[in-house]
Amino acid sequence: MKNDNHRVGNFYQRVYDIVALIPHGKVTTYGAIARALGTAGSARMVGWALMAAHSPDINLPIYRVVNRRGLLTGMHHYDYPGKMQELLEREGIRVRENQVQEFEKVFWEPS
DNA sequence: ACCATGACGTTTC
DNA sequence: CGAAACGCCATGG
Repeated sequence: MKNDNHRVGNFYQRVYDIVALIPHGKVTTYGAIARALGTAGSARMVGWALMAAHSPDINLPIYRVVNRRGLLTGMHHYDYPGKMQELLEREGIRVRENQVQEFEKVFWEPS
């Protein structure tokens, strides 16, 4: 049975759930989410799941998810480059050169 | 089942 | 934190 509740398939759903829990004005990293999922080494899968989350039915603050350095690595996957930065700055997050400033302060861990 | 890809991370230089 | 290499795990062909 695939409903092991902690295996493939639910991976996407788990990522969506955590992303939806990100507070306003805060950001998190792929590694942090992966760790919360129990698969610390699958940080890449987190990004993969976010890319799959482009479905219009899923409204998640994906822009609040950046890489470990605070770089907006996913901005290229939006309608246009800068969209992600725009959304982040709108929440009070300062972004400079595609990088989140004071990343440690706005960082939120899904623990 | 094997190989290639990917919005990453850690280690090493 | 510059760049490069390895690891990592899930998805698709």
